[in-house]
This record gives sequence, structure tokens and C-alpha cells, in this order.
Amino acid sequence: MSVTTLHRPTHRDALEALSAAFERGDLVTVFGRCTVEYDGRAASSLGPGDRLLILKPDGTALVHTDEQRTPVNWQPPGSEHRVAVRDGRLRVRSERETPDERLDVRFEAVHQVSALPVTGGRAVDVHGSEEDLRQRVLEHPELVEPRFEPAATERETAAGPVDVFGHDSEGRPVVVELKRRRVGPDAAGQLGRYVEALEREVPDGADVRGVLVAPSVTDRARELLAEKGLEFVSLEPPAASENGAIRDPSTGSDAEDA
Amino acid sequence: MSVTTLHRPTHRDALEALSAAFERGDLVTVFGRCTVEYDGRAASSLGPGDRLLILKPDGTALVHTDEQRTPVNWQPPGSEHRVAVRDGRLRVRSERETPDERLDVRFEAVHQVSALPVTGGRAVDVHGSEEDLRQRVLEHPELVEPRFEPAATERETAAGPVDVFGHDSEGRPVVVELKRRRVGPDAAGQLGRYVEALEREVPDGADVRGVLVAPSVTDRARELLAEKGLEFVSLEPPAASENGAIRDPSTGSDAEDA
DNA sequence: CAGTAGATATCGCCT
DNA sequence: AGGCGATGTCTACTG
Repeated sequence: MSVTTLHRPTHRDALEALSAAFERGDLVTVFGRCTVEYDGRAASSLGPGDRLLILKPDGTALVHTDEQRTPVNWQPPGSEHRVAVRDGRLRVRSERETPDERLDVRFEAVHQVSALPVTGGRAVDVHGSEEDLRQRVLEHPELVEPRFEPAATERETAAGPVDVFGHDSEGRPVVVELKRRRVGPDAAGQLGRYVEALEREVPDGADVRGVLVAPSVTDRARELLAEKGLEFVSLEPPAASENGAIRDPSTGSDAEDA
Repeated sequence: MSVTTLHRPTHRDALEALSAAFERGDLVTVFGRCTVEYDGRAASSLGPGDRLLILKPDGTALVHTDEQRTPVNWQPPGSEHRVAVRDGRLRVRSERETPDERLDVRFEAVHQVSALPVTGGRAVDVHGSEEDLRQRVLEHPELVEPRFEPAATERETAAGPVDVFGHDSEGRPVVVELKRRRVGPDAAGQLGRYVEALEREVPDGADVRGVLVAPSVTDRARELLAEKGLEFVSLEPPAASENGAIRDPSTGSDAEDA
């Protein structure tokens, strides 16, 4: 099984190629002059131009121009692709429910259609995420402060789950919020909510400390932290080189799913 | 000028096709069996498999598998694409500075290479955004509450710009925060910051009211609003059908940039 | 299914 | 270049 490509096909031939590709579960690309209409969570319209349409067997649709990382229009996974010839144009419609939304791509000219059989792994191993930072804090709690003792991760509160919950050298409860990169005011607000929620939950109205752990903070975030009596500790996620090699091979295997 | 496609090219032929396509400013697709390494803001590794690589003339690189809307790896616009043959494989490297990051895609087999000359519009018209909701509030302030009088949009405060600032029937200052969809605790925090900032700025320590305008709120957000003495008004962005037709044609023209 | 928060978020605007 | 907030954010996870 191999790549199938048509150059400047008739709409009818393109339709048949697309139908067959959907049937096979291929990844499809269509390059041509088209207009695009979207209606759903919002609504949008895109005038004529040459674009690359990508149709995935999981129901994803992407319309790309020659600029930007973000597609100019799209449909999320779980949509259903259908193709038809209407008013002398090739119409590709991708539709889903919950939420109800629809993407219509109408080609007045198809320059190329390709059907690509995709196999192999799609599990990417990423390092330097917030989870890596959490690992670092759990293995070296003194990086937060001397004698800090982590007690739980993802501890549930009325305001949501706390990244790391523990106690300081004097036994006071400490809420740690982790961010993998420089943070703004939103993170200060988030930490503040957790601290307030825990102050209500802790039985003996003991003070709860809040510590934001991140590489750095903006000025406004620093002010907000100060207002709320929260603290900041500068710490970065471990670099990929420090981290990647020391991983449990049993969980780190490159799962290549079905 | 037209589409150029190579099937199962040698690495050398693929390299030349890619170099020529970069030179022309074409959009490029490469389908083949590859591994992918990324290092920059984070770091990642992806084992062998068939993927679709998209290279845009603006420096964007996208690696797509047969699943998900989000590329499995990517490089943002402004990167520089380079191609070479190394160790018997075709290596496409996309790199940028600030931040310093790099994507390497190494093909052991190239199934197809296409160079697509892209022309035409890329300006999409979206309706149902927060700006449309703001328009609705400015044209019909009574939808917020009777005799609400908007005074400014994007009014600057120490905590950032306020969506709509105005006064109620009794002359009290009102901060309106707009959200195009159902909101969670973060929006309540955002509105609270604006209200606090304005209470300090307003000369005669007058109370400042805060009103969140959105289609709906989560329970937790509702609690937070209540705690902070903030209010909620249910309002949606105008539907596309209501909105799109009544637009100033002088500004609403479908600009198709250079 | 809704709620919640992370992300190599991306993107645009403004200082 | 950095700060800040919107996005049709997307995505994973949890109840």
C-alpha cells in the first residue's frame, strides 16, 4: 500500500479518490483554490484562495495557508468528513455534534489530491513540563525551602487540586503551585484561591502558606503575591539533558498504540 | 507556475526539490518515515513512523500524524528551514532564536515531496467573538442592567485594561468583564483584580461594582463572584446571522493582503 | 458530560 | 522584547 496522488483531477475523480481514501483510513491532503465557511461555536467566512486541506481519519480537518502555525480554519477530531460535487464545485464538509459545528470547504479548482497511508508511532516524549518540575521538587524539597516536607500531590480542595501540599519546618501547612515558565497575575490568583480554600478546610484555623514555584514572575504578579501574603521561589524545570536519561524504562517505553 | 511532486525520490533529489521550493517561497509537504527531535522551551523525542511534514515560507514547521488537531511537533513562524543529507538520511532542520529552539526531522524514507505555490486571501472573518459581544453591550447597555451607561472600553487600570467601564443609575462606577463563553474561576479572579485596582484609583473611596457578562458560569466561579461581591449577567455574543450582515463595508472588506 | 488547569500553547495589541 | 489577555484555543484528567 502506497501513496496515491492525482494532479488537476476532475471534481468527480477527486471525489472518488477522497471516498476511497476515507474508506482506507488514509490521511488526505487536498491543495486547490477554495472558499471556506465555518459555523458552530463561532462563525467565519474565508474568501477564495489556494490552501492546503488536511483530512485525518480521526475526523480532524485543517485548512492551512502559507502563513501561521495555526490553521486558518479547522474541525476538531471526532468530526465526520463527507465529500460531494455541488454547483460545479468539490465540496468537503466536516461536521460534528456537541458542540454542533460544521466546516465547508468548496473547491473551484483542485490542483492536487493525495492519500497517505500512515503507520507507526505517534507517542512523543516531552521533557521540561510542569510534571518534571514537580518531580524535581519532590526529590529535592529543600529547593523550595529548608526542611520543607511534601505530603501530597494533586491534593483536592474546594478550589481545585493543589500541585504540591506539605508542611514547613514549623509544621504549618504549605500550598505549592508549580509553573514551568515565567508567570503573570493569573497564577497568583490561582494560588490565592487554593490557600483560601485550604484555610477553611484546615480544622484548627492555622495559617496556610502559599508558595509559587516558577522560573520568574512579572512585576504585577509579584505585587499581587505580596498583597495576598504569598511567596515566590525561583526554580526551573530540569533541562532535558538532566532529566531524560534517568527515566524508568518500564513506563518510558515508546508505546506505539494500535 | 504549478504543483511539483516527487514520488519516492532519492534523498538527493528530495533535497534539491526542497531547496528550490524554499527559494520560490512555496508551501512544502513531505510525507515519509521519520524521527523527530525538538529542543528549546521544552525538549521532545519521537520515534520512527510515517508523518506529514509541512514547511511554510514564513518559517512555520508542522509535523502531523494521523490523529489530533495539534501537530505532534512543530516550529513557530520566523524559523529558518534548512535541509541536508546526513548519515544516509534526509534531515530537515527548522531553527529560530529568541527563544532558541530547534526542530530536527530525519527521514529514512521519503514517500512523497510536494511544492505548492500558494496565492490568495488568508484573512478570515470571524463572528461571535468577544468583540461582537462588546458591540452588543455598547449598543444595548440595558442588556447589562437598566440605565447602565458605558463610558469607556479598554480603560486602563493598574491591573490591566477593563473591557467596559461605565456607571450605574446611581452614578456608581461599574467594571464589566466580557466573556464569549461559559466561564470558570479564572474570570472571576480577573474581574476581582480590576475592581480592586479601580477602587484604589477612584478618588472618593466610592464602591466599584464588578459585573461579569457571559453566557453562563460554573458553580465554583459563581461562589467566587459571591465571595468577592461581584455580579453576573447572562448574555451571549450575537449569532453570526444577526451580526455579519450589518457591518460597515468600508472596514469589512475582504482584504487579501499583498 | 461538565469542570478544571496545563501547553514548546499561538496570536495580536500595546508599552 | 516583554506584558497581557483572547482563542472556534486544544488536550488530558477527574468526577
